[in-house]
Amino acid sequence: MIRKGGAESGGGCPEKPAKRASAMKNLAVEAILQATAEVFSTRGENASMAEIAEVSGVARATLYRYFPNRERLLDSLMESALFDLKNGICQADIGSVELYEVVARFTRVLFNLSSKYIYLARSNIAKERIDEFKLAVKPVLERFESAQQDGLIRQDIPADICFGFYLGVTRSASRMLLEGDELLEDKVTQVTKFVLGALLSSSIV
Amino acid sequence: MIRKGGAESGGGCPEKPAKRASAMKNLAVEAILQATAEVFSTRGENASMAEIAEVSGVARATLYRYFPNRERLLDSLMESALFDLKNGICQADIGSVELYEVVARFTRVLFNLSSKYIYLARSNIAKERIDEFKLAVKPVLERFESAQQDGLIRQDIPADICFGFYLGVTRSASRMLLEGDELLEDKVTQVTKFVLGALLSSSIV
Amino acid sequence: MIRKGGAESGGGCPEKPAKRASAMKNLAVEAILQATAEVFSTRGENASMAEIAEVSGVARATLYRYFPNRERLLDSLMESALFDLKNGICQADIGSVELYEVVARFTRVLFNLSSKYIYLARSNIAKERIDEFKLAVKPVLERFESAQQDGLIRQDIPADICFGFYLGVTRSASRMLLEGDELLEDKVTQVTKFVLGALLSSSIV
Amino acid sequence: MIRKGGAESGGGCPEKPAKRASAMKNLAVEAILQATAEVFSTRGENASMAEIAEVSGVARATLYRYFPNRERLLDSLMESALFDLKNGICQADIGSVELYEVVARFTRVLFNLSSKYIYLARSNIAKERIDEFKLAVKPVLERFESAQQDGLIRQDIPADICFGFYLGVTRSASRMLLEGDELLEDKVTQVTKFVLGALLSSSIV
DNA sequence: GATGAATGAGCGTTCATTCAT
DNA sequence: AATGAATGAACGCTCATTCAT
Repeated sequence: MIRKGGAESGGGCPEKPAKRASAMKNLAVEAILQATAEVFSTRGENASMAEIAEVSGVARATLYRYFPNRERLLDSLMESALFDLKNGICQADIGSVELYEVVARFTRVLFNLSSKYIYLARSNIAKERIDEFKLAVKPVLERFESAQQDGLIRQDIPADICFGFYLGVTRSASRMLLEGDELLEDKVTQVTKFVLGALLSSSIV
Repeated sequence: MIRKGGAESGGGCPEKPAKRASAMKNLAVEAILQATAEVFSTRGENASMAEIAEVSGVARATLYRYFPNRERLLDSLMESALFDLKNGICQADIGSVELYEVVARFTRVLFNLSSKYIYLARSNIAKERIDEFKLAVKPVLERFESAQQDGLIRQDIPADICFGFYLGVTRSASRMLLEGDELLEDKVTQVTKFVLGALLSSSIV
Repeated sequence: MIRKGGAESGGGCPEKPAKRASAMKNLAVEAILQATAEVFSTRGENASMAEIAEVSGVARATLYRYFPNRERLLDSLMESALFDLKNGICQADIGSVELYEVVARFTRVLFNLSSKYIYLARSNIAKERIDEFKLAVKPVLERFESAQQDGLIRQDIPADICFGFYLGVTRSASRMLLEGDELLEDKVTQVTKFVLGALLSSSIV
Repeated sequence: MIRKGGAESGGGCPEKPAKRASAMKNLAVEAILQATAEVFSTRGENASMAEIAEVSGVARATLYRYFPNRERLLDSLMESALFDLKNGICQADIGSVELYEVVARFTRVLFNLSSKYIYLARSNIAKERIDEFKLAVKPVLERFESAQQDGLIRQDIPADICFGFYLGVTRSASRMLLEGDELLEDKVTQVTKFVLGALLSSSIV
């Protein structure tokens, strides 16, 4: 494992600048998206535009200057979450660290998405976006798969199922973080240990 | 282990008759609740009363003969889910089997709630109901705690956190069941193995 | 001119019963349409649904029980006006009376449409409906054309142009009727004399 | 008929300079009004300020530098139309030509108002402006009345009614001009012949 | 008891209008 | 002087809820 890119952290994340250009086009947009994610994570996805506007600190009509309609706002939020996710994974340099660190870093990425992750995890991702999600987490899933092929982790549960279970764990953990006042890193450790334990377990159990 | 309770089926589940009285007041009620759970699991929690009525096979106005308003319908669904959960746990005889079986049985109970469990797991449980939920799953959590105290499972993660993570796994698994065509028992096995692996893992990892 | 159908007056109006079935499906519908026509004739076509509802004597939401949206309400009004027009023309037995009577009767039909006619005349008829309108008034236009071919009326202005001018006269007259308190029959006579004068005038003028 | 006024072009039109002062205050104003008239004639009177601004070639906010609000813009358009009308009638020297020419010239004036006339004819003229309109067309109406008194035209229909009918004809004709590609002068001739025919017709018809 | 019809309240959206630059 | 950004008010429409049969 002689990769060094990790140091510059994401030197090989080509999609970053391009995407950022559109994502950071406007600070207000990002602020609204963040507010939306927070409202959704607390009041559920059927929160009204009025609530979003209020938390965003703008008038209801102003929302529509930035997003032509509710659907597009939601989709933009999803897009933003996916972008952050993709970017986070890329910067995490998943490919060049051992499995424990893979899980730790990916978990950290998800937690840093904060309420955006809750939205991502809770909402029924649109058909078009679901592939985008799968593509984004592919580096992690691939590590699961190769580890399984190499006999490093259990083989009695398909890697993608394990990954799905793992996501379930992160979801629960993310909720705990949002609701409680635990430290993010502590929760990362807990999740990582839990999941690694599950993965490393021999199938004898 | 000479338990006999199985015959009387939950003879030691004192809360059952009382609850049943209110929950089974009407067969139509149960049918509507089941329909509601199914609609919610597919179309999301903001499905309209019209959709619920249609799937229930009654007129929209008839819904209101059984549930004075939407909120009460949702609460009744939650109540029903909690009742089924409590009942299922009681019948599962969690207290008298080994840990692997505890997880397997509890997982099976959750899966058998089917769409009701998705609703239970997805919705932000109301403050009053949250204690009821905790009470219902207490037998399982207690097994986790005692196993931890006995040094049978890992001790580096609090038992309640482990239980929370476990619930996250079941949630993901439940979604897989609803969306795919896998066998329930296979999924039970996968979840159980995964979670047991996580629990049994020594903290050396 | 040996037609006899005139006596039974509209015995040969086959589209009547069929259309009526759908048009009279509901009395409320007809009442709403009438109210809509009246509101439009006074407050203009951009009157709000609230105004229409108020004049109709129903709640705003009730409008939507009968018409799924504003566009369909307007189209239904147009449809109703065209139906009444077609029916009126049919019953007027335009084909079997002399030209003076043709104009008189058609004018009367238009006036009896009252505010519906104002809507018909003022609104930009949708592309699909415009052919329907032309088809409805075809019997009258044909009388103009045949009269022109027979040399009974002036030939220096195309018949369809004359007919268009005639409609302009009726439109002005209809407004006068709605705004003033003149007798309908007096206005019919005025319009008929005016138009007949225009049509019969030799091109020497 | 040794008219001379033509040269000084409306020398006897006293209200012109005064009005011009306010109406020509700004060239942009006139451009916006013309654009407004065109938008209204095609998209209907409920065209949005955005559409008007776009066709006018200015930003939406700029409209408000010239017209404090929509109502005043509409009123200014009406004022402008009435001014053009008054001016056109004055220049047409209605008082000193024979009736045929009166109708021809007035018709021409209306057609030259083009889309402004459509707005004038279609909109429900405000109470205050209606008298102004009547005053503007008074020269023409007076010619109708005197011709009637002199027995030159039919007497069985009041002159003002005839004039109203005549306006209806011009309205239809104006629409034809806007929608088709006929020559303005041909349409003037058609209208004039039609109306003169109607007016000259003996009441024997 | 069950239902079609009616409605009040509220949502998403638009648009005329204002503000700050 | 001109404009992009912001917003209040209102509109079209939906939906939970009630009423009358």
